[in-house]
Amino acid sequence: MDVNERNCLQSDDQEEEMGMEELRRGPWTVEEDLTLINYIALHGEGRWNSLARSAGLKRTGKSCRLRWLNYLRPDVRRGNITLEEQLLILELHSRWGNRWSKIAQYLPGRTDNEIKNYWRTRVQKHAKQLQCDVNSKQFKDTMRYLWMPRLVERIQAASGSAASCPAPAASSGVTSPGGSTITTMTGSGNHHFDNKIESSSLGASHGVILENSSTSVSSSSDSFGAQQVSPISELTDYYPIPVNENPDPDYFYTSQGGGYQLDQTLAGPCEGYYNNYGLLDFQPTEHNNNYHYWDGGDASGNLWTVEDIW
DNA sequence: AAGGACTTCAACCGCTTCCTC
DNA sequence: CGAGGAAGCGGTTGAAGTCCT
Repeated sequence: MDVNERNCLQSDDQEEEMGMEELRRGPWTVEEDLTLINYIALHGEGRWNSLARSAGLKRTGKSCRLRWLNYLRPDVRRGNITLEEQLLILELHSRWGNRWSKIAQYLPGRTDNEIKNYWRTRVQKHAKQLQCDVNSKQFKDTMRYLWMPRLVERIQAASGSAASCPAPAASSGVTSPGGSTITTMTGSGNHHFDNKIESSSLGASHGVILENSSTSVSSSSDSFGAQQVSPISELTDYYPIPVNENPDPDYFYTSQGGGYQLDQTLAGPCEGYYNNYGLLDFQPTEHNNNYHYWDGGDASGNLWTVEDIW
């Protein structure tokens, strides 16, 4: 079907159902975009069905809403997904699965549709290459113990190479006792992140408990740049929004004995842009680190070669 | 240069949830 | 409290662009 055909009217029954004579489908024209933008500028968004009618658009309310949210909104961010965003997507998806809109809340300017497309076109493709299901433990472990640390490394490398540039105060990393944390700046446009991820939640949310940093740092983890988990008191300092003010009921943390275990400790979605992004601590340890699982195996080499695609 | 294969992403569809009366 | 409409969400499709042979 060509574009013209695709732009043709909906089927008779649909028209009847909608009670409209003609409804356009397919790609939006510049004129339609302008009509929608101007109408929303004057009247605001919402009530999409009546909006579509009032604006004289021969589109469904759904279509108008989608066009506005995914494309026309002024704060929609376009362009490549940055390394930091990739890392965040992987982390959030490991936590929430295909909750695209929820994930999108943590990536300012990105739409759920964009993230969903990214996941399907990039991540699922890699799962296919590895001949494993995207929901399989193998693939999740690969993500968690190979790709995500690799992304962190690359982010570090990128920020290191940019170290000659004066860093804004907001970008200063947080150093936990006896170790460093990874704090990176996004280099993308004017958008900055101030979103921190505490890595122990990675394990906690998936039944893989990473050891407390005080016991876990080993020389074997050099390749990942062993990072220490920050004490909770410091972690909460990172978050622009206090945990107990987070509107999302999914967020909570638990204390266990002398240590701690964060389970859902992401800063809530901010209404503006984050000032700074990045804190992922990966702590390979001798007995719970799946890094060793891959180490030296045939799969390891293959998987490492996959890194370039990120 | 041509055309087939592959990739990307805007848009649609159907289902679910929320809101209003 | 239930019905109906609106809005939101996730899955899927297919056109357009790019890559490869």
